[in-house]
Amino acid sequence: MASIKDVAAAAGVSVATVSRVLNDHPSVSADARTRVLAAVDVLGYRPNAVARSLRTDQTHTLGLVISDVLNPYFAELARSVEEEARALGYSVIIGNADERPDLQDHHVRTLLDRRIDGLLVSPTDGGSPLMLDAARAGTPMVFVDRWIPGVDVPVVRADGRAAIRDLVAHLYGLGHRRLAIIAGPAATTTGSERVEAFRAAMAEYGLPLPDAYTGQGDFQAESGRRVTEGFLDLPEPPEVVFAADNLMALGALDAVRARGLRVPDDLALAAFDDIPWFVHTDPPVTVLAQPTGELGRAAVRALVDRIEGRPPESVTLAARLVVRRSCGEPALHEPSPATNRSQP
Amino acid sequence: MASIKDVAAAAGVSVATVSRVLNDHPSVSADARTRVLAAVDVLGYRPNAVARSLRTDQTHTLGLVISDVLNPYFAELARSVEEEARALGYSVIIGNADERPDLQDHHVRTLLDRRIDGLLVSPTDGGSPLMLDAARAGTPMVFVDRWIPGVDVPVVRADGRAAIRDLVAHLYGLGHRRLAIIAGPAATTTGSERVEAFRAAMAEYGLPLPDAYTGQGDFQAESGRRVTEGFLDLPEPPEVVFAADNLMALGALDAVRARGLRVPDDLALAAFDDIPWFVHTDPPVTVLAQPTGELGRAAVRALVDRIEGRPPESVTLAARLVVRRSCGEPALHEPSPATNRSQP
DNA sequence: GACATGCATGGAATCGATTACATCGACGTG
DNA sequence: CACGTCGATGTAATCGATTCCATGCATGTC
Repeated sequence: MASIKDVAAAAGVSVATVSRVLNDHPSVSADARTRVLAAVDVLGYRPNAVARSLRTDQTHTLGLVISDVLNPYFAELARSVEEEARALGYSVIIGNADERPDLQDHHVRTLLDRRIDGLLVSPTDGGSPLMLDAARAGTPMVFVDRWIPGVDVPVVRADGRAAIRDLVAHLYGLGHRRLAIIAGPAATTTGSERVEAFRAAMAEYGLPLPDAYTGQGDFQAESGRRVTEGFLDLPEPPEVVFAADNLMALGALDAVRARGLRVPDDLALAAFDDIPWFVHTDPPVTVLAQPTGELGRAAVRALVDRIEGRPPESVTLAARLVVRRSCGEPALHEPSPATNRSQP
Repeated sequence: MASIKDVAAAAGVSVATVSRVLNDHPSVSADARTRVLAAVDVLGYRPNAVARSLRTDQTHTLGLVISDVLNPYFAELARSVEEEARALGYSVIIGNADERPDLQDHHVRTLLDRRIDGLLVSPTDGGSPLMLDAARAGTPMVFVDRWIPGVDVPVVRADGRAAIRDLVAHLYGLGHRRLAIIAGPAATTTGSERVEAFRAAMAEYGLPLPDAYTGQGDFQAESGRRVTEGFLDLPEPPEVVFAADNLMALGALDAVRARGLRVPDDLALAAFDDIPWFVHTDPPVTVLAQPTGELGRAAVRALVDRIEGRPPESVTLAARLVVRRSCGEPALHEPSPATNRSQP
């Protein structure tokens, strides 16, 4: 592969001049510029990003460590992140943690070794020493979706509290009183927060959330299945299950179907995260939708601000309730922006 | 960030010795090794992968350019690729082309600039000059899922012909005679091959595939919707629609639902690619499932063989028919490995 | 005891870029 | 006409690693 030396030789100039042409340095004669560009063209020369990065100490690359690519929510997040980063002149390297702290660490380490300019993380756990050290050492970092409390890193996320209150109001309005939740890992903020918000909203209606009705999942479909089976085995099963992410909702759907039961007649279902498939499930699933694309874009902007020396901003956007048919009330048709909040 | 020089100074040795310790070179005294490792530990030193790559001309990184991350099929492919690559000591940088040739080129260019060791591509088109040049110039490359005919690059893919024959047999057995297809872009092999195989299989049953029954899609949901609407507007609409990928099937489902019609009563549906959601759509969708994970792993193995100087092998795996309820015959329960092939 | 052998180690070149500094010629000004 | 200024260019240092080569020392052999 041709190097800058080959170009210099072909154009009859020094490597410095070639570099100047390539970086639009002003003081290069028109003649030299022409000859260099011609040589670049003839040789099919492309600058070696590795060498350039070593010298400039910038890679123009962001790392993105997500919890699970197979989760359509994170796939969409990844897509929007890459899109915005590209618009700002950065590339993105994605690390998929599969909800495993060890894999998350592996990717963080690899990304740091590559000297990425900044890191976008959706932590799968309370924070490994590695990540905390990196943050403390000054690696530009932004948390997205999930975060780690007590760490001085900007957070870009959706606040589900209001939407969860809307959901509980909706369920209460439909006559449901026994509500259960399939929670995510307690170590994740989205895992614990959603339970808390759910419990608080239920309290507003004088409803308890017994331990038997809070199942522990791990954001994967299998755990949704397992927890739902547990619910169905109870002497008095819940009337509604709220899954804290879309994959656990899928698992819940599996469990209900496997018993020959029906949603919502035997068990109603609602989920966090909206994805295109939920419109076509049997029945269509009532969800709390996050502004996923906007989340990804805002996270990239915050991170690039930080990298380029501007003060980064934490951003919190609102999730919103999208009523479909899985909780009992038939929605007339899509889209249904039903978000009527009624206090008790 | 500490460099190898800092480690050398802290350990009281030269950088050469530090490098030897780090690379398990045999001739290093136990004493020196201990001191170096201690210094590494104290300083929290991590080798700079950028510098290492520049010197060794290896990045231990593979590029993967896929057509669309939002497509669960490709998300799963990406995941299995990363998994196998990690097992073999490589990292993966994913480029998402969103089915756009210009984006594909952007990512190929960026990956080559980074001097990745090899490239895994699922081309969105007939092949840009950039990619063809790279292949000709000797960049280790392997095509996965889709490929470009006439280019000397190993291909790892699923052969859908047999499964498509099974599908047509299944449809014929259910009494369907008017079969339509939503094809992918003709520039992609998976786009054109699936149509050809479908046409050929129908011919075995003496069924024609009129132009009016071959819709042109682009592997995105919206095109599936548009084409399906066209089918439904025909004086004599088809009885079955076969979508060449899962997203177009989703679009078809949308179109049917929007008209207040039902699958399979008003229009039966089958799709290429199996994804977990298809079990829970209304109705569950009959599909041709690819061994996606195995595809990704085989592609990585072929590419790494090529990179490390072993002869790479093209691999073709079989897709298989998974019968569910979207074509009319109720499957008893999952899993249903119904693959009975009956010749006419 | 002289010399070959081999291990441990350090010095320095190298990868491919960027960039500070030096140089040189042309030009404008007093 | 002498000198300062400025634009264009080249030389060389530098980034952080790897690795060739030379050196020094200990050991073994005759």
